[in-house]
Amino acid sequence: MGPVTKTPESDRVLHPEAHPLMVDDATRTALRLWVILSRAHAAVAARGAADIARHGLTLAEFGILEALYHVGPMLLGEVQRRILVSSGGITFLMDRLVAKELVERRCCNTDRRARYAALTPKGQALMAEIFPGHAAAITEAMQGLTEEEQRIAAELLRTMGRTAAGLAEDSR
Amino acid sequence: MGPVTKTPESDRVLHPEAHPLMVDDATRTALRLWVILSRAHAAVAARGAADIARHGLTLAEFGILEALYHVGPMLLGEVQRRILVSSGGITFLMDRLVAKELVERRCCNTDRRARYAALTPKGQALMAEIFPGHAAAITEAMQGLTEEEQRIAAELLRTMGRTAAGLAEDSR
DNA sequence: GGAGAATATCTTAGAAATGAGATATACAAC
DNA sequence: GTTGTATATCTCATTTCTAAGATATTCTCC
Repeated sequence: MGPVTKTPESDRVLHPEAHPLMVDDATRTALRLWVILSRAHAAVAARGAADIARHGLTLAEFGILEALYHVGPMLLGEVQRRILVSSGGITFLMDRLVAKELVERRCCNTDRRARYAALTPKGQALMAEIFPGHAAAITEAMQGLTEEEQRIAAELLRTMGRTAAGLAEDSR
Repeated sequence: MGPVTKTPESDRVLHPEAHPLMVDDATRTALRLWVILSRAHAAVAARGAADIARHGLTLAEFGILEALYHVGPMLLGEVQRRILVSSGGITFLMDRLVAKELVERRCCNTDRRARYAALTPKGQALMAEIFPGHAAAITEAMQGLTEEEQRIAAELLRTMGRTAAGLAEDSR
């Protein structure tokens, strides 16, 4: 037989677009979902942040205000877990909201290490003013899906989130 | 008729848990999906970041490496739009990857303003080593859903993301 | 009731990212 | 060609956030 012109290794390196095709189907599906999930989240977050920025707030600050608005006074640790920031982050954000006179710290009678975060009257008034508009902005961003599709998506994502969060716990 | 004891305004303010029930059904569904989407994203991102941190990389750095690994050399602007960072951010991240000798900048012959980002051999080797493990970690994080459910979720989120991104464009 | 482990928040240094503007180049219309 | 506008990247000041450790308090178990 004559000499065989074999595809050199370097060719595979130079055409790595082919790479995703080399992983199995389950992995390809999962990675695709991860990319799409990231983009969808970023798009809605950008829309929400733009809305909130008009009132001089960041999404994280708004997250605290919203939690206090809907649940009432909460321990700082509870707020921290709810909006997913570090312990230093919650202190930083609280300091700023206190400086803006939207939130106040209250001491906890049963545990002197702990503190409550609570809306001031000014914070209450601000949320009453801007929450409906923000809710409308988020709702508008979701209008690509019907209400039924939104419920299906929520159910699937809730399951996914729980599984992923559980795995993260294990590795602690 | 006898006197009517009307619920005072202050009561509504003091029991704001009731507030979400005051918005219409479509808004409640959308807000619920937004919260669940955020948590699912955060959980998977945390899992991915933990995996990547073992190799001394951040998710954003890995995003650049992955793009170059799969697509080949790209203009910085393309990379920037793909991984969703600011123009300053892409310069910052590239500088660091260049310092680690994983990526290099190449000039563009047809446009002297532009530059390509490309993996170095060291970067290629690193990605070949760590990408499969990372893909497995993401896939594992998604295992709460069957492959079919993942496809359904991806389809829904793709539609949602497009709509939300389109709205963001409009307000530019 | 005392020692040690656990917990809640705060402090600090610095990492990560943004946004406005600077610079250089390209393109379009005249 | 020249002028004006758009584009690609970079610079720099600032904002946002984290991680590690400090401090104060509580809980557990003997």
